[in-house]
Amino acid sequence: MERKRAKSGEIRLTEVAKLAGVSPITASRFFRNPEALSPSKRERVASAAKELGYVPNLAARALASQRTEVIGVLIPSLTNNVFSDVLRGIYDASEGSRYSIQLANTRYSILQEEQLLRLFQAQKPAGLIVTGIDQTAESRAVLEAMNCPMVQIMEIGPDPVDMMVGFSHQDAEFAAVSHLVTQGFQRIGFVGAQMDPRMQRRFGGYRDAMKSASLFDPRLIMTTPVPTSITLGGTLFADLLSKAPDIDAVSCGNDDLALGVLFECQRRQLSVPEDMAIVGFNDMEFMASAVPPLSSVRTNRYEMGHSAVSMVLAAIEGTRPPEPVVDLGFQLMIRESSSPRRT
Amino acid sequence: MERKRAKSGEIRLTEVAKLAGVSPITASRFFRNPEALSPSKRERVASAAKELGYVPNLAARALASQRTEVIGVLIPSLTNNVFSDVLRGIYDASEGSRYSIQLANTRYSILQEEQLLRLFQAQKPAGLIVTGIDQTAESRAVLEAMNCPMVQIMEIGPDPVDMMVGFSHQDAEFAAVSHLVTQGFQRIGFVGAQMDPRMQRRFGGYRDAMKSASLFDPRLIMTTPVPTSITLGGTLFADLLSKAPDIDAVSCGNDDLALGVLFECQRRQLSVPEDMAIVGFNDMEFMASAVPPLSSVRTNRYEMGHSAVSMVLAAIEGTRPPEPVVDLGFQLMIRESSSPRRT
DNA sequence: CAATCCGTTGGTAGCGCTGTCAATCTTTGT
DNA sequence: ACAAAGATTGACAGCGCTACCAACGGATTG
Repeated sequence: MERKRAKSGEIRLTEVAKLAGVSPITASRFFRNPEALSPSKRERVASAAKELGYVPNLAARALASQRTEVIGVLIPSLTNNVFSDVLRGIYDASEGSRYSIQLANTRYSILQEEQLLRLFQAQKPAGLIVTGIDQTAESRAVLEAMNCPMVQIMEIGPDPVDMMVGFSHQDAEFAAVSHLVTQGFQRIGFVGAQMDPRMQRRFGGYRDAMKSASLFDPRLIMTTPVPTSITLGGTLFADLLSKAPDIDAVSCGNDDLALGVLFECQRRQLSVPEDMAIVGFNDMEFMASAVPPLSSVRTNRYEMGHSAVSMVLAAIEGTRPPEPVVDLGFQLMIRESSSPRRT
Repeated sequence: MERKRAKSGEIRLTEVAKLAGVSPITASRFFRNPEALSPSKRERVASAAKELGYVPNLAARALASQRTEVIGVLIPSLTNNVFSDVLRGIYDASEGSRYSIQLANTRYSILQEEQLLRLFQAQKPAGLIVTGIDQTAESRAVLEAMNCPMVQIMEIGPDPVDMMVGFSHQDAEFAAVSHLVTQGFQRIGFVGAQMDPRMQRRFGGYRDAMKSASLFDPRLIMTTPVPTSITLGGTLFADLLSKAPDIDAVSCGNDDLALGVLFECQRRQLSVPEDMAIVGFNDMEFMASAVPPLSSVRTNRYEMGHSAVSMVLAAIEGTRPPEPVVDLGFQLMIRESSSPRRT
């Protein structure tokens, strides 16, 4: 008879309120700020909700309150282990807060990023974490229009959209290569894959360090746009060796490549570091346990994710950091694979 | 004057409809099913939306339509590389569909899982993907009440909540250990970490294989609840060696542990496979490029994620698979690290 | 030529919750 | 004892969108 639409059949707040003998709005408050209720009502609503198995409808809540309790996170890859540490920090920091994480994967595509950003825009997240500082003009416009706290992570640079947590990839790689120079190596190769903006800046650090030591030679460089992997490290190193057989050290754009280089050395009976020094980037867990232990640049990935979320949460509460850009720095981890050259 | 609440200031569908000269409902249809409009109106709504920069309000849509376009995914870890392949499959399969992925991380905690499931319940996802088959009774009750297509991944077993895609960890490990037995190894150790249900079932496969070859000896086993890592593989192997110095092979619960064992062998000048055979589990990318190449059990992780999403999408459209449980199997990848024993 | 069908369009009435303000009941200070 | 301040509670009116039905026009059919 009725032409009204079918109700969902789920328990609603009104039912809970009725059973508890309070008004719907009081029941609503119970779920958002229990302290505001008198103990007796609080008790009654709690037991009514439990008895009925009430689950709040987030869509209705979001529509009525004009906000959500979601923090959007945009990262370029789930396969690259670097991000799993960042994500761990992100999830750990969000733990205990009422915000939940909504993860989206751009696959290193700026178009994908634009699209996902628009999806986030439709969802009105309470905060946003995006990777890198190379958004398209379009993406940046969306970000600026979003009107929620936002942190760019992994890198630092001028002109943050809102806040930033990261470090200078260029400086870090510069330090790594300078270390090799100091150790007495001269023909230092560079191996890089997946030449995303951060890898490119690392390459910039390599180039600057080599140039300032007057050791730069384009034949020492081997890069590819192909996604990084341990196997690829071996392949690139083999290619590099045939192009420049006289190299005495390799600086790798990341640790996976470095491990691949180590394996390739083992395969060719090149001893590390006597015949070939190796330095990686990121200081993944396995670098210290490889044989020989591999030098690397430690980056504070977990902290990066953690503080990005902390900053967003604080900003939601109205507390802004003294400086919008936070530099987490890096540490050179010197191990056997880059021991001084014996002449 | 008015005590009405402030409007959000965003462009609404009504504004778009007005500019396009159509009714709101027609504009609404444009965004959900453009084919239903006549070409002229379609054009008008499209340009109006573009001109105003309209972004649909997903909360309002979800509330009115009683459904969302989100597929929830529950996995136990973002750090364990095994899941990054599964996730790649999941994201790839959802690409192009209008559904987006909402990822949640249980950190191997069944309590966390229950809580996240309740969060999903409040969000009314269109589909759900959960890891493993060991949900608590409580979680299972929530899952069954969710009334959306659902796939349990990573394992197979009787009594799926709805659908399943996976393989038998026990059979796979049984095959790996039987392979070592066939190769002539006798004192085969087992190294395991993070003893989650899947690791435990793999251990079960080891135990059965050893028993059926009459080689089982509890001293050959070294496990820990600590999260897995490459370094840990070395530590556990060292512990195992001191407990059972006569072992001639190790079956590792996963590939990270296997690589750690290889490094520890290199450190101790044990040659692989002459002094010590190694078999891993999962066949990660690096296994083939290690020196020597490491044997492993290939598991179809990407396919698992991919078909889980495909099955959910098909089920949303009303097409159910002929069998609710899909066994993706495994392949033994035999490499140099488990070459036959020379006597 | 009326009857029927299909494709397209619009009107109405919510979806389930919360912001806003007002009303009521306590507590506190003088 | 009385006013002022604070703590609780409730009524009302939407938030922006879509389900549901109805209506309209043109094409097709007997």
